[in-house]
Amino acid sequence: MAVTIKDIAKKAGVSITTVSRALNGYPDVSEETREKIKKIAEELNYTPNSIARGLVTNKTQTIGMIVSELIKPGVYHPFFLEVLAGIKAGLKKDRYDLILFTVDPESQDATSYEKLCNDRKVEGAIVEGLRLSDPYIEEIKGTQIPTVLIDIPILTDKVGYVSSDNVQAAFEATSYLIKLGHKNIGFINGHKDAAVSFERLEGYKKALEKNDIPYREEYVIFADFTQEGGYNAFKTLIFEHPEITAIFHASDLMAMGSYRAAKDLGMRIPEDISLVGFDDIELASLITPALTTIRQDTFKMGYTAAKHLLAIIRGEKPQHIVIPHKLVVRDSARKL
Amino acid sequence: MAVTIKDIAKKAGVSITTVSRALNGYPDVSEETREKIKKIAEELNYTPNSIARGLVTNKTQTIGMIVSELIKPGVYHPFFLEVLAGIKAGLKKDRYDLILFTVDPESQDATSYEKLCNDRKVEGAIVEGLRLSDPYIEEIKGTQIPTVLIDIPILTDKVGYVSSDNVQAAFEATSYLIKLGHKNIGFINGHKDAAVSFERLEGYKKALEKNDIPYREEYVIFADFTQEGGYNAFKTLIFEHPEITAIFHASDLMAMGSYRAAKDLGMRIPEDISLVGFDDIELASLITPALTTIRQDTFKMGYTAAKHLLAIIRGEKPQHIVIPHKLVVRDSARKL
DNA sequence: AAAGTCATCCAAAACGTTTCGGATAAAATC
DNA sequence: GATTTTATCCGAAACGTTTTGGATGACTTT
Repeated sequence: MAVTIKDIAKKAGVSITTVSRALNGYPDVSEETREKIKKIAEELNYTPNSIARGLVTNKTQTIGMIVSELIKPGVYHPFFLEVLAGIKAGLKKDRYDLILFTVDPESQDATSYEKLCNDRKVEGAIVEGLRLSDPYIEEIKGTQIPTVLIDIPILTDKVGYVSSDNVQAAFEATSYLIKLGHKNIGFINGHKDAAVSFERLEGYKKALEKNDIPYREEYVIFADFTQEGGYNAFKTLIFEHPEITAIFHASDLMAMGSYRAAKDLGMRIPEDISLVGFDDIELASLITPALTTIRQDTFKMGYTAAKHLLAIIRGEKPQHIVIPHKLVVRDSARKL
Repeated sequence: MAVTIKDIAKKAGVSITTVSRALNGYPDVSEETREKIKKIAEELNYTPNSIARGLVTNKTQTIGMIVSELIKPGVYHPFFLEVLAGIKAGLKKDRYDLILFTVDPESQDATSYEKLCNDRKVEGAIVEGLRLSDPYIEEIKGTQIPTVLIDIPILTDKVGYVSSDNVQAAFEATSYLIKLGHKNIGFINGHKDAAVSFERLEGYKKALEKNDIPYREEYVIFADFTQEGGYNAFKTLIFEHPEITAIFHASDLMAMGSYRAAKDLGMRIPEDISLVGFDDIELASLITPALTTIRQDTFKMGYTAAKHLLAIIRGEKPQHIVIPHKLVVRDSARKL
């Protein structure tokens, strides 16, 4: 059907070896024949069969992206899209393609991480959105497949990761509230199945400590990153600790829940309660009052993850790469 | 390196033919040897080399997803993620994998649609987010590659499409405003490079007509689906036609722009102006007042697109498949 | 003139499967 | 007992590349 190297060889009156070498830029073919071959290939509208090539070279020019629970009612990956765009951009120059795997932990037909990658012969994988309890995590710790994780700290001789400096970011957010005069600061955290939750908690604690504010465990609620979770956590926090004047959230989505809860309770933001989020999703700037939050450069996270993965594939040493964040001050927190 | 069919053959003392046929469920191998082979394959942790298989069968079990301008500052695909999740779900049973292509129209290295697909040997493709002026559109009209488009009406013997009934949806949204007593209804439409814009305009006109309200061209502004576009369009509309009491938007994002513009102008929603959107993005229910809008079942669109594509690959006839929508009434439009 | 160098080319093997067209022996049929 | 059928197996070709290890002849060097 499709035109092959053989057709070109016949038409050009040379061997298929020569065609292959001509097209791939090897030096041992004269400019004259190279030009001829190229011209014929062009005419015949030849495209190399990547499958055949892959079979012999054992390279596929594909990397896998593995993401868990792409969408789940109520939960969604606020910045999956940007990370994805970043990855695509990072892969572009090296002409790698991306094959997308979604895994859901509850699924029966759960294939192992290695099997998933080997089946499709991806040369490496980028992993995002796995819970710490996911069985893949353990597997990845021992894998020989080049892997880059996003927001999951694992570092071996084949796997690296990129993330924001969550400790520092949470530290800054909390410090900001403290600087505004708040002393009773709640923290609506993510679930305990995410590494970032612990890091952000650490940053929160650090900020309190540095300002001689005692850490109170009751002020911290582990929600689940969702809006609904934020909604409930807010109410609990406010009912049980009405002295709280500010709340830091481990995600903007949860902050949105707090907005709703505050409205239900007749509380005004920021007059009655100051809120700070984390992520800077699109929503954050659109809602009223606009949400003060930590912006993560998610495009860059994806881009960097891709670049780093290619480096690992080339044999470089995996690292932990930190992507800069930024506190974006808007209108949801006020001076006390 | 990896264990092959040959290793199994040797260990089982049979030919590679028999191993292949045993593993693939052919009838001409005794249950006894089949079991033995299966056991050995299991022991050796054999995974078939999909590349080698692909080379001989000329099937890759992959379909491509082609999306343009995945993210662009300010523009984003509000429901790309859900469509994607739907596609993944639709592909799951048939064990097809998804390879993601992003194209940007301005790019120099623009390969043709056919080349893109052929390079990777995808068996079919789902296309989303192309502008009508994109050169791919013309190419797709003539392609022999099984293709399903989302929201782009092209129907040939190899390409079908899925979409909402945009005419009807716009008709319903506009009729709803009319029923509330509005007569001077503006329409902030998308750009002219999208088929849905014309369909929604048609629905808008139909509703006016049916209710004997004259169509006024000045009431319609073609924005670009973005928030910024909505913001500007709202101001223009309100300045030039202060008699307008309601505005229908071709996207929620543009409605968000109107929210902002209204706020800037000191207008209250819905007291001073009634707004209706289109899409029902997450934001719509979170914002205050919650936005009345048309919900598209985007997950289902993706799911249906995938299923239909598989059908086309199997040889079935391409169709136009309509996905049901729904008017979601919230708080952004009031009775006059 | 012999030996070495260089530029240019090619035959054949290899990658790991699937599949076509038998081969073999046992069982069934006449 | 000869023939046909059936169940079970296998050798070899094929898919479209890349790559190895030369081969060939012309040109240089001694």
